[in-house]
This record gives sequence, structure tokens and C-alpha cells, in this order.
Amino acid sequence: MPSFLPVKQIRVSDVVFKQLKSAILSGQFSPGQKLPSERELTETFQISRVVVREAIRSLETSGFVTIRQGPHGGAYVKELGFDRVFESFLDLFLMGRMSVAELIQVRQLIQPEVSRLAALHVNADSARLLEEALAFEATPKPSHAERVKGRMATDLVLAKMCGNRLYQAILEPLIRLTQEIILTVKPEKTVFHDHSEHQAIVDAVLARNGPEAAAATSKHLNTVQSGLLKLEKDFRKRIGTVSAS
Amino acid sequence: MPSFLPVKQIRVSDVVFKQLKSAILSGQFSPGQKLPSERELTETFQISRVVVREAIRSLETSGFVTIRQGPHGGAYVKELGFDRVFESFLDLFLMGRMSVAELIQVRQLIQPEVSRLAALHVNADSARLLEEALAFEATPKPSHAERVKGRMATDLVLAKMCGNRLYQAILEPLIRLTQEIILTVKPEKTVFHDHSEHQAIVDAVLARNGPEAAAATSKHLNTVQSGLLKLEKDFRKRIGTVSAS
DNA sequence: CGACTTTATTTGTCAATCCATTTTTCTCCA
DNA sequence: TGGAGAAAAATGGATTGACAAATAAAGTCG
Repeated sequence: MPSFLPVKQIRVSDVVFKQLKSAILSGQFSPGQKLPSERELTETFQISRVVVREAIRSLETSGFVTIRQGPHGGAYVKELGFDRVFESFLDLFLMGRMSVAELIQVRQLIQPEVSRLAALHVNADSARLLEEALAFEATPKPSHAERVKGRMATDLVLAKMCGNRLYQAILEPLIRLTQEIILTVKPEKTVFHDHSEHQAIVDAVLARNGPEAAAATSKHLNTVQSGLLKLEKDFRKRIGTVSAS
Repeated sequence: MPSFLPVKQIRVSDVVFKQLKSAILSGQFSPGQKLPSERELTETFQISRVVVREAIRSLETSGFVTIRQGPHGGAYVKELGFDRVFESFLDLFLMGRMSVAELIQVRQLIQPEVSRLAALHVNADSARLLEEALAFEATPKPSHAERVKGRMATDLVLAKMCGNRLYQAILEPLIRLTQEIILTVKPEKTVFHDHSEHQAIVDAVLARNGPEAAAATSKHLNTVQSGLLKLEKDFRKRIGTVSAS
């Protein structure tokens, strides 16, 4: 008997998922555009609606589309952000496969370099954004949550303006993860760093002084570190009672 | 009229997804364990099977479970790896939101530091793994694909043994992404680095010489860089015709 | 005892139907 | 003519019931 090849057993919904994903990645559907409706795709692929729905659901879970209901509803292609990276890091942390100490150690390597690069790439636009972020941090916030988020504004702008989008893709999720940890524990009173440290970083960046920007960032992170490490134990105690978002 | 609260409109499958995810994260289901069958969950949550399926599908897409068919089939909880991070980076790259130059720049910062840490943390076990990886690289491989993958063995072991799992979570996906790019372009003949460079890194690590390990890694990456940058244009030409995996 | 067959369990797919949401269009009245 | 409200239409969300496909375990027969 001739040796036949085994028939690959794959789920139809997987095939559809990959085709749609491929179409998005190759630009056949641009961000903002709408995929065909479920019923149309049913006809196109000649499969049941359930399968189409599962495929689209996977696209949504992967962050490629958002789904809206009603006429003019459907699966709309999203601009690919860093949410998935963030979610992945968050889950690793929640699973206990990463500690605050490790998080800070990585930030201590990457962030000074990012600030250094930001100082080299600064231009009129980014300078304005940076000053706005710093000013935003200084404005009083109604809630603790907003205060914590506001505090990260400068860091996020620096990550964005460093000229390397991969640095941004790594650092922004790490900063958001730090936020998440602080907010979960909610140490209402604690203030980890004062405004002057961010001011020093921004000054150095605006002066295009790379080494100084890196040094100021490094110093800033040392300040943050001590406060954060104390939080982890509290955090681990709480997450048992808090539902995953 | 008293002001009623708006009824939150949420998808049932989302609620189920979050509950199951939460149960996994909190350890109610450990890696290797099986979630209840679809029909059981149907009873538990008092919802239709389709909804249960969508929720489980999302868990699979998020990398929390693998689904098997047949008796003893079902949704088995996975050990959370770095696949999701890798996928996220890969998609960002495919979407043109990250370049090879940026990838290399980040590796040039992180990898020397990782090697330095590896030199500080090396012990009997990790030393053995490292030597095995280096020996594995030296053994001839039948196919180009295996050669490329084999070449990364040492880098992956170093990332694993550096003592910071977040570095591993970042670097391993970046190394795999580099692989993926090389393999897609398939420059059959090209050899980017010779064995001696990895040997130098391993020697320094085993000698517990952190600075030297970092320096050797830095030098190694410089070698890799020049070869890689030429590849990107070829890569971009191809991905239009290659389906997303 | 071993090879084959059957059976049972579980996921995969389908079809038809109805509900919920939301935008557009129509209608009717001031 | 305008505008408010009602109806229609388009789309995703959910249900039900049935059958197919895969696969591990139990049974059967030589």
C-alpha cells in the first residue's frame, strides 16, 4: 500500500481565524475598517455562523478587532497597541512567575537608556508633549487612582519619544504594570517620588544631555524601588480576593 | 422618578471567560489539570454550550489552556510560557510597527546585562546546561531551519539562567523573533556568527567574570547586527505571500 | 495473550430560530 | 417645515437540538 499522508485535522474556525488575521496583517483590512458581517462570512467561507463567530472572537481576544452591535456594527480592525504585551506581563505577574524586584531591575536597565535616547531625539513636538506631561503631573487630582496614573505620564512620554518603538512596546506595559500593582494595594498616603525628580529628567532631556538624563532617571528609579518592594507582600495577600479584570 | 442605575450590558461569554481565568490565576486549577467539560459548565453556569465554547476558546487564544478531543479530552490548563509575548512582538513586527534595527538595538542593551547576571548566578546545574547548549550548537544539523534554531540555544540558556524571569520573558521572545525573521528569508548559505563568539561568552560566564561576559555578548551582537539588517528588506518583500502561521 | 472491534465520552460543526442593540428611516402632528 | 416619536432594518448575542469526528477504554474473538 502506498504511504498516504495523514489528513491534517484542523479546526475550521482556526483556518478562518488565520485567514482573517493574515488579511489584516497584510493590510487588506486597515485599522478602522470593518470586516464583513458574520452572515456574509458564513456565505464566503461556506461554513456555519457559529464557526465564524468563534474565529472573530479569537481575533478580538488577540486584540485585532473590536466588535460592535447594531447596524454599522461588526468587527472593526484596531490599531495594534501594546495591550497584549501588557496583559501577558500582568498574567505572568499574577501567576507568580515574576516579582516586583525583577520588574524594577529591568526598569532600572531600560529606562535610563530610554531617557538617554529621548534626549538625543528630542524635537519641538516631543518637547511640548514632555512639558505638558510634567505640568499634568503637577496638577492636583481628585482621586488616588488618577494621582497614580498621572505620575506615570512623563515616563510614558519618554518611552514614546525615544525613537525605538520596541523600547516603547516593552516599557509602556511595564510602567502600566507598576501602576496596576500600586493601585491594587492602594497605599492611599504613600508618595513614592516627588516632582523634582521628574523635573530633573525632563530638564536634562530638553537640554539634549543624554548622560545626565540617564543618570537622573536612574536616581529616580532608586527612589521608586524602595517604596515598591514593600508593597509586593500586601499585593499577594489581596489578589486572592480580587477578581481578574 | 428615582434614578435607576443603567443595566450593564456584558456578554455572557465574557463573564464566564473572566471567571474561569480568575480561577486559573488563583490556582483553583493548576497546570495539567482539566477544566470541567463543556456540558458540565453548561450546567454549572446555566448557559448554552455555544457560550461556554466561546469562553473556553478565548482561554485557549490567551494561552491558558489547550483543548483536546475525545474521552479524557477537554481544556487542560497550560503552564504559562512566553508564547503570548512572542506572538505580540511578532504581530507588531509583521504590522510594520517595529523594525529589525530597533530589535537589535534592544537586544544590544539587554543581552549583555543578562550575560553579566548569568555570570553572577552560575551554578553547577546551569553550567551543565550551558555547556550542553554550546555542544549542541556545534553538532551538525540536517536542515537549515534546525541550524538556525540550534544557533540560539546558548542565548536561550543564558536568558533562563540570569535569575530574572522578566528578562527571560522579554529576551526569549526577542530571540525567537530574530529566528523567525531569519527563517522566513532563508538565506541558506549565510552564517552570521561563528562558534568562537559563543564560546567566549560561555567561558566568561563559567569563569564568573561578569564584565567580560557582557563585553563578549556585546561584541557578538555587533557581528549579528550587520548580517541581520540586510535581511529586513527581503523579509518585507516576502511576508505578503506567506500566510500568517 | 494479542489484535481487532465496539462503545462511550468529549469536542467540533451545523441549522434554525429568536433576542438585544443600535442606526436609519418613516410618520405624523404641531 | 421641523421635530419628536415610532417603526424598520441590520447586526451581533444566545438558545436548542442534532449529528459528526476523534480518541481512550473496555470488550471480544481467534
